[in-house]
Amino acid sequence: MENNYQGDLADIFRGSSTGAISGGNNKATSGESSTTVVPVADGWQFPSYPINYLASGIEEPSVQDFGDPFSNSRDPLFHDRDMMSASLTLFSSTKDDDNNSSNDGTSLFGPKRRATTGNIFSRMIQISPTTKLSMSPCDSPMASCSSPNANVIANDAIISPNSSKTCLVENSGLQISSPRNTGIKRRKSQAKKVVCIPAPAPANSRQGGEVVPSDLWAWRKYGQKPIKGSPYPRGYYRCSSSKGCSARKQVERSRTDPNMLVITYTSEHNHPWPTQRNALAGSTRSQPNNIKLTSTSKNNIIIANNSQSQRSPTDTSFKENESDINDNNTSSVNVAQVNISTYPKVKEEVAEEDHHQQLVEMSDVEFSKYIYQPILPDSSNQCHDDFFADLVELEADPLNLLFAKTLSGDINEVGQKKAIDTFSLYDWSGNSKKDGNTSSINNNKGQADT
DNA sequence: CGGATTTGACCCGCGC
DNA sequence: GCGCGGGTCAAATCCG
Repeated sequence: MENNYQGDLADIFRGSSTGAISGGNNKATSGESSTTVVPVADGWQFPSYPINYLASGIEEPSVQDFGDPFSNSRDPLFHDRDMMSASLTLFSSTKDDDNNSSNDGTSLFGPKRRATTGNIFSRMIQISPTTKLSMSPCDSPMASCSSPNANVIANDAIISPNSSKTCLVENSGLQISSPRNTGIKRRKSQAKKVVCIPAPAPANSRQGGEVVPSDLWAWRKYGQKPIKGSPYPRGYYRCSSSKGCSARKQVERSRTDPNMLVITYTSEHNHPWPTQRNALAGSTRSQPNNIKLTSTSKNNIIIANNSQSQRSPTDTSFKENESDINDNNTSSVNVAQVNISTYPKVKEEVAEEDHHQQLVEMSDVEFSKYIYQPILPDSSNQCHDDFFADLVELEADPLNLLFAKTLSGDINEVGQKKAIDTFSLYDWSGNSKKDGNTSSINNNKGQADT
């Protein structure tokens, strides 16, 4: 697993070179990624918040960030831009470029942290309520990520590298309000953000329920339903960090790839994300302290940003990526691909560069930078500047942390020091309940009130 | 005992 | 208008 982990990171980068980033059509290929199974990320988990700052040297997120739906400090998965920064620092240029990135967007990833405040998901999955995508094999609105090799998360879609496995995440348009409390309609025009992640190994939960990776927010499960067409039930969670917070998330396993979890976030947190670990309290008591990923899928993760978000139902290949990427004005798809399975290969490539020889001794962040470099699209790749801009956003996104975490884990595997683990990044805080029941106030109370 | 989860019932949107 | 499917509620249950 260790090596695998490393591979994850490296692969991620590599994947990007072959993926959308390079302008190649996503459909790609990649096919079957190799496969050696990579028990991915043993102990992988959503990072707990504070972490990466130190490593990245990034300033902490301010509370004021919260408030911006999805884009800012909403869901740890989506909000933690700083964390992302940290992680994305990896993605940023290989030079000490915090200052380097030119605002003109010419730098690899564009101005760091300057791009739109939104995170990739904010653009990623602003699903149009009217969009009905039926793409096999994923018919579920929740999107089944079948990708053994990669999953593309785009505004409207999650796409596996295999063209045949393209999965679109339909924006079914859920509306969040409870049918019973307001006149707001459900199921319409609700922006959703979908995240596809490797599924942690089943925990010994009371009911053998889904193990949901914890994030910075406290979630309380309020329902579970079997989903038609899927052998896996969908769990419904609401934010318990703050009373009245309407944030919701749905968690289900991909019907096509049980090793992948599809997490759909709806609504937004109306409060700053918890900054302390104990704020995680109430996440889920079924959650083990250290969730191990057992996914054997090829963990390529592609994060696509389709700013235009409307994709033809027939357009499953993203083949327009290339052209779009070249188009400065309307890049319709910005993709970052994370290929977790091909690390070794990447490593080789990296080794070709001088500084890469030092990878072993570098910090993970540095390591990441170097690793990434080889695949960085250069002018020849014709990658759209926006693409990088989006990546920048990624770094701000908590979700990125997720990736970052995986990455860092890889790095650690390589023997790098754990620079990022300042706050037990890898600790899923199984202690969340104990530490922090402070956040539990809401739901029960709400129910009690009724 | 407090708090979280489970789970059947209820409600609503949507398609036919 | 009806039925289906999905989302939420809330009592019961479980767990630490």
